[in-house]
Amino acid sequence: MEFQRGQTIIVEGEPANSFFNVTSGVVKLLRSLPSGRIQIVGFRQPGEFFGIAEGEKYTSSAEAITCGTVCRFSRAGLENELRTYPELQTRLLFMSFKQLTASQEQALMLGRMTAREKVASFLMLYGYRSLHDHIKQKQWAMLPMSRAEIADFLGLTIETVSRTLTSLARDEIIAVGRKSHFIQVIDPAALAHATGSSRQDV
Amino acid sequence: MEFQRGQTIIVEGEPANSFFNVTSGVVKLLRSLPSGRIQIVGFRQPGEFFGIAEGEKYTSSAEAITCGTVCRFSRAGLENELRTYPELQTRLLFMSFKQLTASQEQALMLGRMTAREKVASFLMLYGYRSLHDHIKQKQWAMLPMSRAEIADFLGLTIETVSRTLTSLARDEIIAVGRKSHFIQVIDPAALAHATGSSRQDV
DNA sequence: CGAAGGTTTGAATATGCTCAACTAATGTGG
DNA sequence: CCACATTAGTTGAGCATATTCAAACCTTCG
Repeated sequence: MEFQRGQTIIVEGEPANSFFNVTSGVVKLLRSLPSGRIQIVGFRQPGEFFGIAEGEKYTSSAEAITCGTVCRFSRAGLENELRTYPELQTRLLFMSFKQLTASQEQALMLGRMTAREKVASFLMLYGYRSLHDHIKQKQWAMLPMSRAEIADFLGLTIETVSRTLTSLARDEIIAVGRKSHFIQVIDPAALAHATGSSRQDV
Repeated sequence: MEFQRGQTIIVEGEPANSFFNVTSGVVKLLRSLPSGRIQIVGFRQPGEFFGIAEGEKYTSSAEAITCGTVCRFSRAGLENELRTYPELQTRLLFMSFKQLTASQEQALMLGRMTAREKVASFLMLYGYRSLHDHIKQKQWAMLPMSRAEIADFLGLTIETVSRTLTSLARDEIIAVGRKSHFIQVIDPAALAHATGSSRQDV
């Protein structure tokens, strides 16, 4: 199943009939409030799954950040697969643990980090290797997500993300390309320090 | 394995040799920053597990909120159990999905809710049924966690949690007992409305 | 009773948000 | 290919929410 940038794949609250595995591209998972506020609760890259909930309804929506493809399983089909290939279940469990850890890491960021620490942490996660694999530049990393998506992931506003990136660039820790999706990490140690999570500081 | 209130069960960063299942009591999972800031990334009640990570080290610490007991499995022992009882793995996968959903719910709270919405959401989750099962009062719910723990779960300060509870009480949505761990929901509809997550408002 | 821990309340402050203007990049039709 | 519209991103000023620091309060426990 192919999708285009911005395309909605699943909608929060609808019957959870399918389960997806990303084969190419990047997908964002998000939850929203009636007032229109959005929180991105995770990104899914090739090899990662989404769309399974413990209940009968999806607990988050999924939208494509880049164009790409996903593999779609029906719920029943998946259960069948699991019965025939028990190692698949082990693999799924392992990936689920990984996603849980990532989600807890995000909770730490959201709850206890300053804007600068959040943005620095985000860049440590996504600012090095290009998620977009068909673009290969040595020094410059291509962030597939927009400023709005970074903001919705970090629990900030677009303006604060923009200001913080500018500030990190002014401090020569990173450089921002003319096309704003391109970012270069100039001083990795300083970036790690700016996250507030590295051990050797304080 | 028994534990007392406040007792540390596992420590973030140490080798992940064991896996735990809560049999009684309540446990908090937390991550911390070098600067001393704490974020609680989940609570674990009877029947729920913790302590498994995708890597070799624990990614969060665990501390007892109440006295209680946990069942401890060695990593190898668990792998054995899984091989002999495949349904156990299915059950574990299911619970893992549930924890992931809860963590994503928390991300929404942390990233996009106001202090009042956070506290109201917290009370919707934990303010009705007493987690402490040996205390049974009809109207009053007993919150096992302190103001500090609520604050560390919601990404707020103790003062803000306290002020917000006082405010909700002033609005006659809840009542706070003289023993501050006791809370009564007076107006459930108003509480739901105060979360900002209910559909019929806006 | 006095000490200790947890909680509440108050006043001033700071961090990030809102609103608004401006700039840069992208796309469209003539 | 250029003028113009459109969208995404940046920058600025003032403001609001939650924090910090400080003091008071209340329960519990020795």
